[in-house]
Amino acid sequence: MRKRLKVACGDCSLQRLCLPVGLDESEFIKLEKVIARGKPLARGKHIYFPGDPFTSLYAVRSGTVKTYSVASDGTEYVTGFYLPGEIIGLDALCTGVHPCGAKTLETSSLCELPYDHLEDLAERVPNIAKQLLRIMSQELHSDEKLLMMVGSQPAKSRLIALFLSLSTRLYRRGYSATEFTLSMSRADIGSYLGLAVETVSRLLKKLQDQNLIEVDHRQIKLLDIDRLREMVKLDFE
Amino acid sequence: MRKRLKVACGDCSLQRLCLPVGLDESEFIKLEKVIARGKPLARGKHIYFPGDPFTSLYAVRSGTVKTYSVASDGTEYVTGFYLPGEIIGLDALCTGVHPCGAKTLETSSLCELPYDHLEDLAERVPNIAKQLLRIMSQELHSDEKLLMMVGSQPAKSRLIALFLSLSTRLYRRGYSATEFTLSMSRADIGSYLGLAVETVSRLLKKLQDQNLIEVDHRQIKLLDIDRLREMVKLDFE
DNA sequence: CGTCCAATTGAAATCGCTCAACTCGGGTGG
DNA sequence: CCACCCGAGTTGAGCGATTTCAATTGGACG
Repeated sequence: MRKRLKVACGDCSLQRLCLPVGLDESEFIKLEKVIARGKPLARGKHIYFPGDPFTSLYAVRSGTVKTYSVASDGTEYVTGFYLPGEIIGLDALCTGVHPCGAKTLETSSLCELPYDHLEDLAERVPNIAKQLLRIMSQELHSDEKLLMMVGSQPAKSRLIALFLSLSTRLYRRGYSATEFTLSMSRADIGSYLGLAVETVSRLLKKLQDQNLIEVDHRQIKLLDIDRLREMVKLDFE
Repeated sequence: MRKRLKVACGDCSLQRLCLPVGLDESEFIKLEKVIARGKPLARGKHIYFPGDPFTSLYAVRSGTVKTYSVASDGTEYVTGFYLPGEIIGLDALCTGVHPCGAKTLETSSLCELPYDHLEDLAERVPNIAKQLLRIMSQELHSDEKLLMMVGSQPAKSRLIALFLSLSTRLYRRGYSATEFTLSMSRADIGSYLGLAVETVSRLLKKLQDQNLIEVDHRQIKLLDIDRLREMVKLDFE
């Protein structure tokens, strides 16, 4: 097996999806100096806890990360799933404190972007500031879409929408658009979509009975993407 | 009546809430040069339509604005309510197209921030880029909170949470924290919170019967903020 | 004074939740 | 290597919060 630990953005297959989008050679090099690559984290490890002081953003290099927040009664709510090339921690930038926690759903590696360095760099390299703004805008946009889903679509649409979202995001990263393994539990899915675990379970079965998907534990196969798309009024990323 | 049209951020009562936060004298002056102040728009007028090309951000100077998006079947979903000092259009920055439309809920004035100018300016004045990032992060954070509300809180909590949010935001702007008039219809509220209009109506009545609020058409009086707060597990801005 | 849209109210239907029991698979330790 | 155990996931039944449908009221405005 080849050496897996990428040493620079230049070697990383996520260049086109991650922060470096649109940077030229020299900007690229400057950015790399700021990035700290961590060794892989095991499944279930925290990257930061809710309430932790904000020091860095993190780019997911491999694996999957969930973010969650905790209500005053202690209940956990999943707020997002993050795939390689996606950035976490952006919601902490305004207060300096992480409103949500972040936790690996499988063995994952991350690139740490110390924010004070990044801020300095952004002053000298305007493209980096622009790219950061673009990424946040993207996130804002997808939150809006999720909000509409959760607010007004039936449970089945929400679940399908999540699968379609994962499908396109994985596809962009070079994986199959129709077959993937969920790294999150049914409970995580339910929490994210605002559904009870039992509902998620029942819907998976129903979708399978309708020959729309195939479910084997956490292995999912989308059998008819077009029909699935038609069933969702709102597409979300 | 005094002349109402503010000619500069320096004269504007929203300095401490709006984009100029944290800028010094000279930065301030540069920012002002970029801003185009529009004349008041009547109730129900569009600032931009969903699908419009993105050219400018807008700061609400007075009045209230709602943003909404449209599903493939034509249904409208309210995605946000914006008060003076708040910025709209941030979700368009990533694609260059407005995913949502924006519409006044009452007579409102806006400050236009042409984005290409703002981008140029941000290169020269790092504080402006920082402030933009902070505002987007803030927005991201409040979307997360709303998402949790809508995803997993009962209808009553959601409505209360909206009122509490409006209350604190209005208070910060120098208005009463306990008495305000809703500029949005019951339908807007329902759409925003993921509830049927009828449910909104019934809940208002119920809250009034419990002596928690007083409702007179669109006039709302919060009678017991503390108790209202206790009823909401998740506070949202 | 009539029209029209917003808001309210009531009754019935439904979707998804809760509670509870049960199954399955993976890991652990004897 | 097998038996056991435990958490994740599934399944069933009943319930309840919201929705939907339908009818009415009320205000605002021409």
